[in-house]
Amino acid sequence: MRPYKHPAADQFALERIFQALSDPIRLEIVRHLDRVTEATCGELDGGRPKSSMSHHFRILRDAGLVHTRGAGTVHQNTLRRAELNARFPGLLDAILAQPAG
Amino acid sequence: MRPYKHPAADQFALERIFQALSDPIRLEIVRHLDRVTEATCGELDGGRPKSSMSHHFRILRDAGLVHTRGAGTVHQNTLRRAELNARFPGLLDAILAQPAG
DNA sequence: TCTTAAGTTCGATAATATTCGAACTATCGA
DNA sequence: TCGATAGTTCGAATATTATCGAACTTAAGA
Repeated sequence: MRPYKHPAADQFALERIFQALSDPIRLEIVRHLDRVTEATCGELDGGRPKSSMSHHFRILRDAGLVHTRGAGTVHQNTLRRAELNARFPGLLDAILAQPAG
Repeated sequence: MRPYKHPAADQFALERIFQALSDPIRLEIVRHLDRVTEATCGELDGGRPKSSMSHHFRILRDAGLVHTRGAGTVHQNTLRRAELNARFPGLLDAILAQPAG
């Protein structure tokens, strides 16, 4: 399992983050990760095919929202909370304060 | 000039807002409106065709970000600051705190 | 009333994104 | 070493968005 490419915090772009969050599936993933400290891709697929989920996770990674770490045969995902808060103070809180509707 | 349809604050959807802000032109419009209290469409076109700009303004309106008011032969646009702050506290500040890059 | 200016609406075309099956890689356990 | 499991990558089909010219509408001013 080769390591994922995660952008450095100073390469985060607001537009890319918004683009990532404009999809309901991805927004739901982010909300879920906010509640659970970490989760595997499989825990978050909602019955969707793995290739679709892999696509969504890649977009979340590329935007800098999510960090994925291989742990054995599983991949653990976490929100990049600290870096996001440092780079865009208040943004994550404003997003996650919302109920899931 | 028939009145525009602006969504009520309780109909704002985070995903729609993100989708609206994921385009660099629209993000720039919002940033500009943050600085100038109000502006016409023409002031913000950056040389682009009117039909393209009209499209972008409609998306910003539909998302609830921008209010457009006909004033004579011109259309004045404003950020829906108060309503956005009430509905998504901190979101607008977090976005606009960012430098334009 | 004629003209001009500001936007909108309507197509059509081009560019992006999403979805998902199939084949592939890596890791664990038996 | 042989599955089995978790995800990735590829490719193709579909759907959504963006762009822009042309025709239209409204309001203001000469």
